Amino acid sequence: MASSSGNMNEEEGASDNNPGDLNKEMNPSSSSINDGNRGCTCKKTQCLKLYCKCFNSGNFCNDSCSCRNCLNNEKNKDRVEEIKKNILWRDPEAFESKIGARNRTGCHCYKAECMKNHCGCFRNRVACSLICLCQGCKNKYGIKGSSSGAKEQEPVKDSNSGSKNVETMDTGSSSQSPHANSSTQLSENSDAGMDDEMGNSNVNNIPMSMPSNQVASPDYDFSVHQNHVDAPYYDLSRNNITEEQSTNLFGDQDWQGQSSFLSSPLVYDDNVTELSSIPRIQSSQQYQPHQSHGFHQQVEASFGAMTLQHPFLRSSQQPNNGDATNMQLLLHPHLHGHGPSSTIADYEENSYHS
DNA sequence: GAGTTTGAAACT
DNA sequence: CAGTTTCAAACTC
Repeated sequence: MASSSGNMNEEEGASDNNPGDLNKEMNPSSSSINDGNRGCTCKKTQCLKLYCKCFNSGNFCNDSCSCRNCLNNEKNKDRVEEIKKNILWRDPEAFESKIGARNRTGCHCYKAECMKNHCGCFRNRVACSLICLCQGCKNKYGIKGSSSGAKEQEPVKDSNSGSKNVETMDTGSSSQSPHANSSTQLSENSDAGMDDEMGNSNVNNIPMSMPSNQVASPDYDFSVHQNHVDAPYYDLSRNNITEEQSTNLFGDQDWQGQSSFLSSPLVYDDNVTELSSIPRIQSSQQYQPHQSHGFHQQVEASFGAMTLQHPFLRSSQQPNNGDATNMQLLLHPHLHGHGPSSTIADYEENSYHS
């Protein structure tokens, strides 16, 4: 992008790049989490920090951005990648999409009552959970600490997505919405999520009747927090995951063993209105294990020993140009054991299957 | 469009 | 790691 300063080593700030000059076509959907197609408006960070919604979401800035001195563009790709790498080193989940999954750390709202878009949970239309530190939570998608989860599932009005609204993820299967279903099941078992004496996580409480093409959101720590079961399920079909893949990755064994989840970064993305814009699984990639904070620790805490016996399927949103083939799935190694990294191939070769 | 509010990211 | 500062999005007027 940045037309002007072609040299990414140029001192940032020196340039007066207009992101719009670059990447206009690069990534038509490089919008933020949910604000339609508006780009970022960064002024000080050169769009190289997570403050920048484009950068944050793994996209280059584009024509719709009104940022200044932007370096988050194709032209500075190497630099962007380097910075990303650094950020990922600090926090491997940093670029994990916040779409379709609440912020990893939950929200911390103390004024907006989780009823405004300031709230990451509200913005992403998910219930607040016990990991949220919000005060006076009134999140209409579900307040934290609520045993019944979402207060109400009133249709989300979304001017952008229309019928592609996330609500379509719902099983729709009559009264058997995943929400109600899981909620019911777990509420009947107050020990949900607690490891039993065998060290097995009590995740079998996951409703096994859930549609085969759906999988619970990984960021929902339903094994610990009952209200999390109100999380919508990911709809694998929306990610072009074949049934076969789905079976491989999320077969019954996994459901019961609780090893793998799919983290879909786009499932709640209002901007995704066409299948073609949904990334496909293309390849696997090694990923450096980490010990830092983040989801893995939650998972470890949630599923205890079981988690450690299996790889963990994650996804990583790559900068893309609208081409739906850039998605890569990462099989994260669990925190301990099984070597440094895993790939989908490893997984499919069955190394981790039961 | 300017100014304010808000909460997350970054920093100390 | 808790507290503070910085930042940009969301919001209000």
